[in-house]
Amino acid sequence: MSSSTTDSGPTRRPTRQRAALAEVMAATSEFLSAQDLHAKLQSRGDSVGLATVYRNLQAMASDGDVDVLRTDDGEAVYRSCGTAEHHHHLVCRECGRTVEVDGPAVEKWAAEVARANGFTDVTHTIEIFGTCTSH
Amino acid sequence: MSSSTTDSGPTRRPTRQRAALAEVMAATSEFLSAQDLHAKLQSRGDSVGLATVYRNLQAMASDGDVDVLRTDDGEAVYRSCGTAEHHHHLVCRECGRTVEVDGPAVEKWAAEVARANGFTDVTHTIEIFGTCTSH
DNA sequence: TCAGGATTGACAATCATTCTCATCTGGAAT
DNA sequence: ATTCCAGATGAGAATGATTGTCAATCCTGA
Ligand SMILES: [Zn+2]
Ligand SMILES: [Zn+2]
Ligand SMILES: [Zn+2]
Ligand SMILES: [Zn+2]
Repeated sequence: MSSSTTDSGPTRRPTRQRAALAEVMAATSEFLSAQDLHAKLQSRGDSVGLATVYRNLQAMASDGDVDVLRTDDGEAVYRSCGTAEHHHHLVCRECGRTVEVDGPAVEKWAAEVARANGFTDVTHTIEIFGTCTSH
Repeated sequence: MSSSTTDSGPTRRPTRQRAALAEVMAATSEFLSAQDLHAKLQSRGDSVGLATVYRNLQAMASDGDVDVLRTDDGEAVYRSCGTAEHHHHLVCRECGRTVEVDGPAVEKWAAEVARANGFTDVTHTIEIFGTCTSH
């Protein structure tokens, strides 16, 4: 019996490509696009296919290892945050500097609004943008 | 220098195309993509170029006449809401049914979080998704 | 009425993201 | 160590939403 019923997700083998990607992401604090990360890998000497970068970012995101958000023009950007806990972001639209924030009150508010309207399976998107002190 | 509240804004001439688009939007309550709206116009007999639909939606959005948000896959969807006041949305991911909501506490929280971190020119994005009662 | 800028539309061009599929590789079994 | 094979990769094609082009057309103010 090689089947494991407790397995939470698809098998995921370690590869040099994903390791390099994870490394680059760990070394960065801003939200970057798949293309940005691909370029960063290139300049570091790690050759990784663009499709592979996309695939791994998706995998990491669905595993909760990275956070994703959409820029104003719809581009997906990724960031490996300091915590796996649910949280949100305060992002500088000039330099990309990002602060991880949380707000129990907001979480409650969102849940309550949904409940009051009979909605279930609730999720939410909350991001704050601004210009940080260095501008 | 972007638009201020006292700015008269760019001249905007009335056209049959924009009128038709506004009409269709006023008759709809869900968030729809530019392509959806273009199709809807077609089936109504109003011939409007796709590019024109995109241009007008952008104009209407920047005029604050319609709200825009991004679906999970990055597609922009538009909706003409019942109020011009700042508000957010509770959207059913099954049928698109949308409820306009507001939360003074959340607005304050966002502003405070930003201020506490020295961010200025603050804006935020808040959307709640769920499954409504009819599912 | 008339000129000139705003608007439109058909279609090309972008461009991020996904798909294809032949090839490669990690690791479990032998 | 060698074999086996499903997961993983990569090069490039394909997709699809959005934007750019530019000549023709429409408003509007003089
Ligand atoms: Zn985060
Ligand atoms: Zn939250
Ligand atoms: Zn709205
Ligand atoms: Zn708000």
